[in-house]
Amino acid sequence: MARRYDPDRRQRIVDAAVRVVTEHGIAGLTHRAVAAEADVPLGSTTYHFAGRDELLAAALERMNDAWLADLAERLAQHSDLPPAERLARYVAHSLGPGRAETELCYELYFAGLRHPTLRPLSSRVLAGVAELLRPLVPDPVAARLLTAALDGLLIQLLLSGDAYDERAAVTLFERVLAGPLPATRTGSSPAGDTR
Amino acid sequence: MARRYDPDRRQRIVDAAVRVVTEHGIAGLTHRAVAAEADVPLGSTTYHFAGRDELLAAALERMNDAWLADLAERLAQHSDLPPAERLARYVAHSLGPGRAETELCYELYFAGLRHPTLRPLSSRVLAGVAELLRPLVPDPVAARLLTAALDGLLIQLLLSGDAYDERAAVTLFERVLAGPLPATRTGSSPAGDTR
DNA sequence: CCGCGATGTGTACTGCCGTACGCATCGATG
DNA sequence: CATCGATGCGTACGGCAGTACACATCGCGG
Repeated sequence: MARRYDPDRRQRIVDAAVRVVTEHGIAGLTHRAVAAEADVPLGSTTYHFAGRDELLAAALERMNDAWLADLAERLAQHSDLPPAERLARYVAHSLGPGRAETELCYELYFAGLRHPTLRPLSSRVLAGVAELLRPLVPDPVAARLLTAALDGLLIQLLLSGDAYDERAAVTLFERVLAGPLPATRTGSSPAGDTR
Repeated sequence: MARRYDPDRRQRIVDAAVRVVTEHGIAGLTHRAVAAEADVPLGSTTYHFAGRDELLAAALERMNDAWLADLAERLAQHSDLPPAERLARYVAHSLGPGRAETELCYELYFAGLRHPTLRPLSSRVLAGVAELLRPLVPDPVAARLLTAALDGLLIQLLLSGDAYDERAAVTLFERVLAGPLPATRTGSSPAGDTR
Protein backbone atom coordinates (compact mmCIF):
# COMPACT_ATOMS: atom_id res chain seq x y z
CA MET A 1 0.00 0.00 0.00
CA ALA A 2 3.05 2.14 -0.22
CA ARG A 3 1.85 5.54 -1.23
CA ARG A 4 2.93 6.37 -4.73
CA TYR A 5 4.47 9.68 -5.57
CA ASP A 6 2.46 10.73 -8.59
CA PRO A 7 2.73 14.41 -9.43
CA ASP A 8 0.39 14.38 -12.39
CA ARG A 9 -2.17 12.04 -11.04
CA ARG A 10 -4.85 14.55 -11.85
CA GLN A 11 -3.85 14.48 -15.47
CA ARG A 12 -3.99 10.72 -15.62
CA ILE A 13 -7.41 10.75 -14.04
CA VAL A 14 -8.69 13.01 -16.79
CA ASP A 15 -7.20 10.67 -19.38
CA ALA A 16 -8.99 7.78 -17.78
CA ALA A 17 -12.22 9.73 -17.66
CA VAL A 18 -11.96 10.37 -21.38
CA ARG A 19 -11.56 6.67 -22.03
CA VAL A 20 -14.48 5.83 -19.79
CA VAL A 21 -16.76 8.33 -21.49
CA THR A 22 -15.62 7.11 -24.87
CA GLU A 23 -16.52 3.56 -24.02
CA HIS A 24 -19.57 3.85 -21.80
CA GLY A 25 -20.99 7.24 -22.60
CA ILE A 26 -21.68 10.11 -20.30
CA ALA A 27 -24.03 8.08 -18.16
CA GLY A 28 -21.23 5.58 -17.62
CA LEU A 29 -18.90 8.11 -16.09
CA THR A 30 -18.66 7.22 -12.41
CA HIS A 31 -16.00 7.82 -9.83
CA ARG A 32 -15.49 4.12 -9.52
CA ALA A 33 -15.15 3.44 -13.22
CA VAL A 34 -12.66 6.24 -13.64
CA ALA A 35 -10.68 5.18 -10.60
CA ALA A 36 -10.45 1.64 -11.90
CA GLU A 37 -9.47 2.82 -15.38
CA ALA A 38 -6.80 5.12 -14.01
CA ASP A 39 -5.62 2.45 -11.58
CA VAL A 40 -6.00 4.71 -8.58
CA PRO A 41 -8.08 4.19 -5.46
CA LEU A 42 -11.57 5.57 -5.34
CA GLY A 43 -10.73 8.31 -2.90
CA SER A 44 -8.26 9.75 -5.33
CA THR A 45 -10.81 10.86 -7.90
CA THR A 46 -12.94 12.47 -5.25
CA TYR A 47 -9.91 14.23 -3.88
CA HIS A 48 -8.87 15.80 -7.17
CA PHE A 49 -12.35 16.63 -8.37
CA ALA A 50 -15.03 18.16 -6.24
CA GLY A 51 -17.73 16.03 -7.77
CA ARG A 52 -18.86 14.04 -10.72
CA ASP A 53 -19.74 17.18 -12.63
CA GLU A 54 -16.28 18.61 -12.40
CA LEU A 55 -14.76 15.38 -13.58
CA LEU A 56 -17.14 15.22 -16.49
CA ALA A 57 -16.46 18.79 -17.49
CA ALA A 58 -12.73 18.16 -17.50
CA ALA A 59 -13.12 15.11 -19.73
CA LEU A 60 -15.44 16.89 -22.11
CA GLU A 61 -13.22 19.88 -22.46
CA ARG A 62 -10.32 17.71 -23.49
CA MET A 63 -12.44 15.76 -25.96
CA ASN A 64 -13.77 18.93 -27.49
CA ASP A 65 -10.29 20.27 -28.01
CA ALA A 66 -9.28 17.03 -29.68
CA TRP A 67 -12.26 17.28 -31.99
CA LEU A 68 -11.46 20.80 -33.10
CA ALA A 69 -7.81 19.89 -33.60
CA ASP A 70 -8.82 16.98 -35.79
CA LEU A 71 -11.10 19.17 -37.86
CA ALA A 72 -8.42 21.79 -38.29
CA GLU A 73 -5.92 19.20 -39.41
CA ARG A 74 -8.30 17.64 -41.87
CA LEU A 75 -9.19 20.98 -43.38
CA ALA A 76 -5.54 21.83 -43.81
CA GLN A 77 -4.96 18.62 -45.73
CA HIS A 78 -5.96 18.55 -49.38
CA SER A 79 -5.82 22.29 -49.45
CA ASP A 80 -5.62 22.02 -53.22
CA LEU A 81 -9.16 20.68 -53.47
CA PRO A 82 -12.14 22.99 -53.65
CA PRO A 83 -13.79 23.57 -50.25
CA ALA A 84 -16.85 21.46 -50.93
CA GLU A 85 -14.67 18.48 -51.71
CA ARG A 86 -12.57 18.98 -48.64
CA LEU A 87 -15.66 19.06 -46.45
CA ALA A 88 -16.97 15.91 -48.06
CA ARG A 89 -13.64 14.25 -47.34
CA TYR A 90 -13.88 15.31 -43.76
CA VAL A 91 -17.29 13.72 -43.50
CA ALA A 92 -15.90 10.50 -44.95
CA HIS A 93 -13.10 10.64 -42.42
CA SER A 94 -15.52 11.16 -39.56
CA LEU A 95 -17.46 8.09 -40.59
CA GLY A 96 -14.35 5.98 -40.89
CA PRO A 97 -12.17 4.54 -38.16
CA GLY A 98 -12.81 7.47 -35.87
CA ARG A 99 -16.55 7.04 -36.14
CA ALA A 100 -16.94 6.15 -32.49
CA GLU A 101 -15.23 9.38 -31.57
CA THR A 102 -17.53 11.33 -33.85
CA GLU A 103 -20.54 9.78 -32.20
CA LEU A 104 -19.14 10.79 -28.85
CA CYS A 105 -18.74 14.38 -29.87
CA TYR A 106 -22.38 14.64 -30.75
CA GLU A 107 -23.38 12.95 -27.57
CA LEU A 108 -21.48 15.63 -25.71
CA TYR A 109 -23.12 18.29 -27.82
CA PHE A 110 -26.52 17.27 -26.59
CA ALA A 111 -25.43 16.64 -23.09
CA GLY A 112 -24.84 20.37 -23.08
CA LEU A 113 -28.40 20.83 -24.20
CA ARG A 114 -29.88 19.18 -21.14
CA HIS A 115 -27.33 20.03 -18.48
CA PRO A 116 -26.87 23.77 -18.19
CA THR A 117 -23.46 23.22 -16.64
CA LEU A 118 -22.12 21.81 -19.89
CA ARG A 119 -23.76 24.27 -22.21
CA PRO A 120 -20.83 26.65 -22.40
CA LEU A 121 -18.68 23.78 -23.59
CA SER A 122 -21.08 22.88 -26.37
CA SER A 123 -21.37 26.46 -27.37
CA ARG A 124 -17.62 26.80 -27.49
CA VAL A 125 -17.20 23.85 -29.79
CA LEU A 126 -19.89 25.14 -32.06
CA ALA A 127 -18.17 28.49 -32.28
CA GLY A 128 -14.86 26.75 -32.82
CA VAL A 129 -16.15 24.78 -35.78
CA ALA A 130 -17.69 27.86 -37.33
CA GLU A 131 -14.41 29.66 -36.91
CA LEU A 132 -12.48 26.91 -38.62
CA LEU A 133 -14.94 26.99 -41.48
CA ARG A 134 -14.80 30.76 -41.65
CA PRO A 135 -12.05 31.00 -44.32
CA LEU A 136 -14.09 28.93 -46.74
CA VAL A 137 -16.90 31.37 -46.83
CA PRO A 138 -17.50 35.09 -47.35
CA ASP A 139 -19.03 36.03 -44.01
CA PRO A 140 -19.64 34.72 -40.48
CA VAL A 141 -23.31 34.04 -41.01
CA ALA A 142 -22.49 31.81 -43.93
CA ALA A 143 -20.00 30.01 -41.72
CA ARG A 144 -22.78 29.22 -39.27
CA LEU A 145 -24.99 27.91 -42.03
CA LEU A 146 -22.18 25.79 -43.38
CA THR A 147 -21.63 24.43 -39.91
CA ALA A 148 -25.29 23.55 -39.74
CA ALA A 149 -25.14 21.68 -43.02
CA LEU A 150 -22.05 19.79 -41.93
CA ASP A 151 -23.51 18.85 -38.58
CA GLY A 152 -26.85 17.87 -40.03
CA LEU A 153 -25.31 15.67 -42.65
CA LEU A 154 -23.02 13.93 -40.20
CA ILE A 155 -25.78 13.36 -37.72
CA GLN A 156 -28.01 11.87 -40.34
CA LEU A 157 -25.34 9.52 -41.55
CA LEU A 158 -24.46 8.46 -38.05
CA LEU A 159 -28.06 7.74 -37.20
CA SER A 160 -29.43 6.19 -40.34
CA GLY A 161 -26.47 3.97 -41.07
CA ASP A 162 -27.09 4.65 -44.74
CA ALA A 163 -24.18 4.47 -47.12
CA TYR A 164 -22.35 7.75 -47.58
CA ASP A 165 -23.15 9.37 -50.91
CA GLU A 166 -20.14 11.59 -51.29
CA ARG A 167 -21.28 13.14 -54.53
CA ALA A 168 -24.52 14.26 -52.94
CA ALA A 169 -22.56 15.67 -50.04
CA VAL A 170 -20.34 17.65 -52.38
CA THR A 171 -23.42 19.04 -54.05
CA LEU A 172 -24.89 20.06 -50.72
CA PHE A 173 -21.74 21.88 -49.69
CA GLU A 174 -21.37 23.55 -53.07
CA ARG A 175 -24.83 24.96 -52.79
CA VAL A 176 -24.41 26.21 -49.28
CA LEU A 177 -21.07 27.69 -50.22
CA ALA A 178 -22.43 29.44 -53.28
CA GLY A 179 -21.42 33.06 -53.04
CA PRO A 180 -22.12 35.60 -50.32
CA LEU A 181 -25.51 35.62 -48.70
CA PRO A 182 -27.91 37.62 -50.83
CA ALA A 183 -29.90 38.03 -47.64
CA THR A 184 -27.11 40.20 -46.35
CA ARG A 185 -29.13 43.05 -47.72
CA THR A 186 -30.98 44.36 -44.75
CA GLY A 187 -34.06 44.68 -46.91
CA SER A 188 -37.14 43.13 -45.37
CA SER A 189 -38.73 41.85 -48.57
CA PRO A 190 -40.46 38.73 -47.30
CA ALA A 191 -40.66 36.74 -50.50
CA GLY A 192 -37.53 34.98 -51.63
CA ASP A 193 -37.01 35.05 -55.37
CA THR A 194 -37.14 31.55 -56.66
CA ARG A 195 -34.29 32.51 -58.93
CA MET B 1 -55.82 0.11 -0.23
CA ALA B 2 -58.87 -0.76 -2.20
CA ARG B 3 -57.75 -1.94 -5.56
CA ARG B 4 -58.72 0.45 -8.31
CA TYR B 5 -60.34 -0.74 -11.46
CA ASP B 6 -58.27 0.94 -14.11
CA PRO B 7 -58.61 -0.60 -17.56
CA ASP B 8 -56.15 1.66 -19.33
CA ARG B 9 -53.59 1.88 -16.65
CA ARG B 10 -50.93 0.93 -19.16
CA GLN B 11 -51.81 3.91 -21.27
CA ARG B 12 -51.59 6.28 -18.35
CA ILE B 13 -48.22 4.87 -17.42
CA VAL B 14 -46.91 5.68 -20.87
CA ASP B 15 -48.28 9.19 -20.55
CA ALA B 16 -46.51 9.58 -17.26
CA ALA B 17 -43.31 8.20 -18.74
CA VAL B 18 -43.46 10.82 -21.48
CA ARG B 19 -43.80 13.55 -18.92
CA VAL B 20 -40.93 12.17 -16.88
CA VAL B 21 -38.64 11.96 -19.88
CA THR B 22 -39.66 15.44 -20.93
CA GLU B 23 -38.76 16.83 -17.56
CA HIS B 24 -35.78 14.79 -16.43
CA GLY B 25 -34.37 13.38 -19.62
CA ILE B 26 -33.77 9.82 -20.55
CA ALA B 27 -31.46 9.23 -17.63
CA GLY B 28 -34.24 10.35 -15.31
CA LEU B 29 -36.66 7.71 -16.47
CA THR B 30 -36.99 5.29 -13.56
CA HIS B 31 -39.74 2.97 -12.53
CA ARG B 32 -40.20 4.92 -9.38
CA ALA B 33 -40.41 8.31 -11.05
CA VAL B 34 -42.94 7.06 -13.56
CA ALA B 35 -44.99 5.32 -10.91
CA ALA B 36 -45.11 8.48 -8.85
CA GLU B 37 -46.01 10.61 -11.85
CA ALA B 38 -48.75 8.22 -12.90
CA ASP B 39 -49.94 7.92 -9.31
CA VAL B 40 -49.70 4.15 -9.32
CA PRO B 41 -47.70 1.89 -7.04
CA LEU B 42 -44.24 0.83 -8.07
CA GLY B 43 -45.22 -2.73 -8.79
CA SER B 44 -47.62 -1.53 -11.43
CA THR B 45 -45.02 -0.24 -13.84
CA THR B 46 -43.01 -3.39 -13.56
CA TYR B 47 -46.11 -5.42 -14.17
CA HIS B 48 -47.07 -3.68 -17.38
CA PHE B 49 -43.56 -3.35 -18.76
CA ALA B 50 -40.98 -6.06 -18.72
CA GLY B 51 -38.20 -3.66 -17.89
CA ARG B 52 -36.96 -0.15 -18.04
CA ASP B 53 -36.03 -0.51 -21.69
CA GLU B 54 -39.52 -1.43 -22.73
CA LEU B 55 -40.96 1.49 -20.84
CA LEU B 56 -38.48 3.84 -22.42
CA ALA B 57 -39.18 2.54 -25.89
CA ALA B 58 -42.89 3.03 -25.42
CA ALA B 59 -42.40 6.61 -24.30
CA LEU B 60 -40.03 7.39 -27.13
CA GLU B 61 -42.26 5.95 -29.76
CA ARG B 62 -45.12 8.12 -28.66
CA MET B 63 -42.93 11.22 -28.56
CA ASN B 64 -41.58 10.52 -32.00
CA ASP B 65 -45.06 10.19 -33.42
CA ALA B 66 -46.01 13.47 -31.84
CA TRP B 67 -43.00 15.12 -33.40
CA LEU B 68 -43.79 13.92 -36.89
CA ALA B 69 -47.42 14.89 -36.51
CA ASP B 70 -46.39 18.37 -35.48
CA LEU B 71 -44.06 18.70 -38.44
CA ALA B 72 -46.73 17.50 -40.83
CA GLU B 73 -49.21 19.96 -39.45
CA ARG B 74 -46.80 22.86 -39.64
CA LEU B 75 -45.88 22.07 -43.21
CA ALA B 76 -49.51 21.92 -44.19
CA GLN B 77 -50.08 25.38 -42.75
CA HIS B 78 -49.01 28.34 -44.88
CA SER B 79 -49.15 26.13 -47.93
CA ASP B 80 -49.28 29.33 -49.96
CA LEU B 81 -45.76 30.30 -48.99
CA PRO B 82 -42.74 29.02 -50.90
CA PRO B 83 -41.18 25.92 -49.31
CA ALA B 84 -38.10 27.69 -47.97
CA GLU B 85 -40.28 30.11 -46.07
CA ARG B 86 -42.43 27.36 -44.70
CA LEU B 87 -39.38 25.55 -43.39
CA ALA B 88 -38.06 28.71 -41.81
CA ARG B 89 -41.40 29.16 -40.11
CA TYR B 90 -41.22 25.64 -38.81
CA VAL B 91 -37.82 26.37 -37.32
CA ALA B 92 -39.21 29.45 -35.63
CA HIS B 93 -42.04 27.36 -34.28
CA SER B 94 -39.66 24.73 -32.94
CA LEU B 95 -37.74 27.38 -31.06
CA GLY B 96 -40.84 28.90 -29.60
CA PRO B 97 -43.06 27.60 -26.84
CA GLY B 98 -42.41 24.00 -27.83
CA ARG B 99 -38.70 24.45 -27.58
CA ALA B 100 -38.36 22.03 -24.69
CA GLU B 101 -40.06 19.39 -26.77
CA THR B 102 -37.72 20.04 -29.65
CA GLU B 103 -34.75 19.62 -27.39
CA LEU B 104 -36.18 16.35 -26.22
CA CYS B 105 -36.55 15.01 -29.71
CA TYR B 106 -32.89 15.55 -30.40
CA GLU B 107 -31.94 14.00 -27.14
CA LEU B 108 -33.86 10.92 -28.20
CA TYR B 109 -32.17 11.02 -31.56
CA PHE B 110 -28.80 10.60 -29.96
CA ALA B 111 -29.95 8.17 -27.39
CA GLY B 112 -30.52 5.93 -30.36
CA LEU B 113 -26.94 6.52 -31.34
CA ARG B 114 -25.55 5.02 -28.18
CA HIS B 115 -28.15 2.44 -27.30
CA PRO B 116 -28.62 -0.03 -30.14
CA THR B 117 -32.06 -0.89 -28.80
CA LEU B 118 -33.35 2.57 -29.64
CA ARG B 119 -31.65 2.93 -32.98
CA PRO B 120 -34.57 1.71 -35.03
CA LEU B 121 -36.71 4.42 -33.48
CA SER B 122 -34.24 7.13 -34.38
CA SER B 123 -33.93 5.80 -37.86
CA ARG B 124 -37.67 5.71 -38.27
CA VAL B 125 -38.07 9.35 -37.27
CA LEU B 126 -35.34 10.36 -39.63
CA ALA B 127 -37.04 8.56 -42.48
CA GLY B 128 -40.35 10.07 -41.45
CA VAL B 129 -39.01 13.60 -41.62
CA ALA B 130 -37.43 12.99 -44.99
CA GLU B 131 -40.71 11.60 -46.23
CA LEU B 132 -42.63 14.65 -45.08
CA LEU B 133 -40.12 16.86 -46.82
CA ARG B 134 -40.20 14.75 -49.95
CA PRO B 135 -42.93 16.74 -51.76
CA LEU B 136 -40.87 19.91 -51.52
CA VAL B 137 -38.05 18.50 -53.50
CA PRO B 138 -37.42 16.69 -56.79
CA ASP B 139 -35.93 13.43 -55.52
CA PRO B 140 -35.40 11.37 -52.35
CA VAL B 141 -31.71 12.18 -52.07
CA ALA B 142 -32.50 15.86 -52.04
CA ALA B 143 -35.04 15.19 -49.31
CA ARG B 144 -32.31 13.67 -47.17
CA LEU B 145 -30.06 16.65 -47.74
CA LEU B 146 -32.84 19.02 -46.88
CA THR B 147 -33.47 17.06 -43.72
CA ALA B 148 -29.81 17.40 -42.87
CA ALA B 149 -29.93 21.16 -43.33
CA LEU B 150 -33.04 21.44 -41.20
CA ASP B 151 -31.63 19.29 -38.43
CA GLY B 152 -28.28 21.01 -38.47
CA LEU B 153 -29.80 24.44 -38.28
CA LEU B 154 -32.13 23.54 -35.45
CA ILE B 155 -29.42 21.87 -33.48
CA GLN B 156 -27.17 24.84 -33.82
CA LEU B 157 -29.84 27.24 -32.69
CA LEU B 158 -30.77 25.06 -29.76
CA LEU B 159 -27.19 24.78 -28.62
CA SER B 160 -25.80 28.22 -29.24
CA GLY B 161 -28.74 30.14 -27.94
CA ASP B 162 -28.08 32.71 -30.65
CA ALA B 163 -30.96 34.72 -31.98
CA TYR B 164 -32.75 33.14 -34.90
CA ASP B 165 -31.89 34.83 -38.16
CA GLU B 166 -34.88 33.85 -40.22
CA ARG B 167 -33.70 35.51 -43.38
CA ALA B 168 -30.46 33.54 -43.29
CA ALA B 169 -32.44 30.38 -42.74
CA VAL B 170 -34.60 31.09 -45.74
CA THR B 171 -31.50 31.57 -47.82
CA LEU B 172 -30.07 28.28 -46.61
CA PHE B 173 -33.23 26.41 -47.51
CA GLU B 174 -33.53 28.12 -50.86
CA ARG B 175 -30.07 27.03 -51.79
CA VAL B 176 -30.52 23.47 -50.69
CA LEU B 177 -33.84 23.38 -52.49
CA ALA B 178 -32.42 24.78 -55.71
CA GLY B 179 -33.39 22.43 -58.50
CA PRO B 180 -32.71 18.72 -58.91
CA LEU B 181 -29.35 17.39 -57.90
CA PRO B 182 -26.89 17.88 -60.72
CA ALA B 183 -24.94 15.07 -59.10
CA THR B 184 -27.77 12.77 -60.09
CA ARG B 185 -25.74 12.13 -63.19
CA THR B 186 -24.02 8.86 -62.45
CA GLY B 187 -20.86 10.31 -63.93
CA SER B 188 -17.84 9.61 -61.77
CA SER B 189 -15.90 12.75 -62.58
CA PRO B 190 -14.06 13.27 -59.30
CA ALA B 191 -13.41 17.00 -59.51
CA GLY B 192 -16.32 19.27 -58.84
CA ASP B 193 -16.50 22.11 -61.33
CA THR B 194 -15.91 25.32 -59.48
CA ARG B 195 -18.57 26.81 -61.69
C1' DC C 1 16.60 17.88 10.96
C1' DC C 2 11.65 18.69 11.90
C1' DG C 3 7.04 19.48 11.51
C1' DC C 4 3.07 20.33 8.65
C1' DG C 5 0.17 20.57 5.07
C1' DA C 6 -0.66 18.49 0.67
C1' DT C 7 -1.52 14.24 -1.27
C1' DG C 8 -2.72 9.27 -1.26
C1' DT C 9 -5.53 5.19 0.58
C1' DG C 10 -9.08 2.33 2.27
C1' DT C 11 -13.57 1.88 4.01
C1' DA C 12 -18.05 3.00 5.60
C1' DC C 13 -22.51 5.35 5.19
C1' DT C 14 -26.58 6.59 2.87
C1' DG C 15 -29.58 6.67 -0.87
C1' DC C 16 -31.63 5.26 -5.19
C1' DC C 17 -32.38 1.86 -8.57
C1' DG C 18 -34.25 -2.52 -10.98
C1' DT C 19 -36.40 -6.42 -10.03
C1' DA C 20 -38.75 -10.23 -7.67
C1' DC C 21 -42.40 -11.96 -5.18
C1' DG C 22 -46.32 -12.95 -2.10
C1' DC C 23 -50.70 -11.55 -1.23
C1' DA C 24 -55.28 -8.96 -2.28
C1' DT C 25 -58.88 -7.97 -5.25
C1' DC C 26 -61.98 -8.04 -8.90
C1' DG C 27 -64.07 -9.03 -13.81
C1' DA C 28 -65.31 -12.54 -16.52
C1' DT C 29 -66.64 -17.03 -17.55
C1' DG C 30 -69.28 -21.06 -16.89
C1' DC D 1 -73.02 -17.96 -7.69
C1' DA D 2 -68.37 -20.26 -7.66
C1' DT D 3 -63.96 -20.02 -9.39
C1' DC D 4 -59.93 -18.57 -11.71
C1' DG D 5 -56.79 -15.86 -14.02
C1' DA D 6 -55.65 -11.15 -14.87
C1' DT D 7 -54.56 -7.15 -12.61
C1' DG D 8 -53.26 -4.30 -8.63
C1' DC D 9 -50.46 -3.54 -4.35
C1' DG D 10 -46.79 -3.30 -0.97
C1' DT D 11 -42.40 -4.66 0.44
C1' DA D 12 -37.94 -6.68 0.41
C1' DC D 13 -33.40 -7.72 -1.53
C1' DG D 14 -29.05 -6.98 -3.80
C1' DG D 15 -26.27 -3.83 -6.37
C1' DC D 16 -24.10 0.34 -7.42
C1' DA D 17 -23.63 5.08 -6.99
C1' DG D 18 -21.71 9.67 -4.64
C1' DT D 19 -19.67 11.28 -0.86
C1' DA D 20 -17.40 11.63 3.70
C1' DC D 21 -13.87 10.68 6.60
C1' DA D 22 -10.05 8.78 9.43
C1' DC D 23 -5.59 7.49 8.87
C1' DA D 24 -0.91 6.92 6.31
C1' DT D 25 2.75 8.90 3.87
C1' DC D 26 5.78 12.06 1.92
C1' DG D 27 7.65 16.57 -0.22
C1' DC D 28 9.09 20.80 1.26
C1' DG D 29 9.92 25.08 3.73
C1' DG D 30 11.95 26.57 8.03
